[in-house]
Amino acid sequence: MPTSTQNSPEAVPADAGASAAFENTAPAFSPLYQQIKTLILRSLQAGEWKPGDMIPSEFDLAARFRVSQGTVRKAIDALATDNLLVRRQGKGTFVATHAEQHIQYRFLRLLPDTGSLEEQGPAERRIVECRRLRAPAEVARQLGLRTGDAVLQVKRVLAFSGAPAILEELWLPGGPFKGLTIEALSDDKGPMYALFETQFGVRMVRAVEKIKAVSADEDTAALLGVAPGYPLLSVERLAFTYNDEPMELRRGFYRTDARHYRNELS
Amino acid sequence: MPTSTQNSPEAVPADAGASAAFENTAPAFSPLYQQIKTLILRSLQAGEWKPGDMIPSEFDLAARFRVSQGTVRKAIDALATDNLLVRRQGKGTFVATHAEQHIQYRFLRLLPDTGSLEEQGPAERRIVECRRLRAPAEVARQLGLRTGDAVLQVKRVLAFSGAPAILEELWLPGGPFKGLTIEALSDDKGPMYALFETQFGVRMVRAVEKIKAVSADEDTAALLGVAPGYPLLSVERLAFTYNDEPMELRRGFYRTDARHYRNELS
DNA sequence: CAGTGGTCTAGACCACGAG
DNA sequence: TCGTGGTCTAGACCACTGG
Repeated sequence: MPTSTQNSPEAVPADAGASAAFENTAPAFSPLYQQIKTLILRSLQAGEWKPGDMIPSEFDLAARFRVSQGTVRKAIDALATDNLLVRRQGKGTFVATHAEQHIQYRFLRLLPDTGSLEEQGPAERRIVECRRLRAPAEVARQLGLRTGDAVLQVKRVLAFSGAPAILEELWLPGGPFKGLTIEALSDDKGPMYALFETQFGVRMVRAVEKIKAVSADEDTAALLGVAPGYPLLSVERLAFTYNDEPMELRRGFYRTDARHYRNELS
Repeated sequence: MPTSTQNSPEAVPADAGASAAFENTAPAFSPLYQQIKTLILRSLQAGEWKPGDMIPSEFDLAARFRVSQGTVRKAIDALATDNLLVRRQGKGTFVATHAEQHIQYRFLRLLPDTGSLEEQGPAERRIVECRRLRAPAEVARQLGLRTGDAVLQVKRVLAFSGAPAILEELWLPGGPFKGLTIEALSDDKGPMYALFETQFGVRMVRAVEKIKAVSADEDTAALLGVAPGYPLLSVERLAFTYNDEPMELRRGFYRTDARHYRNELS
């Protein structure tokens, strides 16, 4: 039945026997592997497998979805290029995670002008502020909330070898991040996104950044150790979980005297 | 024989009969589809098929390389995700091109803050300068030339609806671009990379950008219609042809008052 | 050694585009 | 109607990892 030509989207049963009613009007054709991809995605969202876990083998999934191994493979391939899964030959396929993934700061594109990331050493983090407040209109709009909904605001400075490099301000929806405290943030080692995963079950999947050049205002200048008016990179990031649900709005000011934002185009 | 397990890299004959000496030491294993990908890439570099051309069908290539259609397919898939080929169902597979590709400015990430690209209208281009000179050390280094080698320098301003937005300065290696004149550049409609393709057979394949925030100096400020000291995005782009050969160094200053540099992370 | 992902094949059939 | 790319299958074998 999966062999059927009349594939209506989402017609593949996850587990049960075979009997998907034929749609006589099937304008939207969706390939099987796409449907399988969606089903796997659902399991990921539902938390059936947690970040870092190994998912069932291709053959197991093929049996479960009643399709061939090759079809499951195409679905997993797609999820792997989306960075949701990671394949490891000889071991298995794993749910991607921000933790234990040696590349710290997966979304940070700021690199030292000279020298490597390693010799730069780890970032020193200082939380400047962390409070609960009602979402301003613009923040609410971008996070898909209503104006006045509860949000968390976090402000912090990142420094390398004692030299401040980034000042950033985050807004997080109050619901999913209920219970996040300044202590948890301060005590934490490792990427913030890793903490979001382990403590709140929120996994960031992709993000969009809008970059501008701005002049430092007085407060920002003071925190970054530059003169007011100093040119800074303004990086506004909206990060999404599964299903393109916005989960974090972040506005960063980057010093770019000894560092640059690197981007690859193709 | 392509079925052989003892695949030594590059061992697949393009056309001739079968007789690849078995390497008894074969530490580097390269899958067949990778080798096919390399062979297709060579044909692209050699100009066997020009930008915009349709390449032979998957079955034809499979016959030519003595492998199955599925293997050719994987090779083409890889080249397509690298943006070197474009598949069009029902028509064929084509060599990617910067021309006739409705997205003008494939590498330009500057978008209007409000409204769409369409309502912004086409960019107005004004060549400020175009001259031949000896490469400064830094330019030579990045382009893989020797200091003092001939390079072309072009300086131009891009404006939208009469408002200047970008000032950029380009360096091109003198050899491949012999004969490029200010007239050709000024007369040209369409993306500069399209002109490079059609007139010089140089196709840009990927690029790396380094972005910083800077203050406008007097000259730059005047050309962009802002006050000196105004914060600008400095975008340094190194663009590559096939084989990761650097072919263009470009330094742009972007006004970001009504526009932003957009980047997608995943 | 067994179990996992990775490669390759051969063949069937579908969707799309153009004559 | 034909030729192209797109999907799906079934099965064989290889490469890597770990017990």
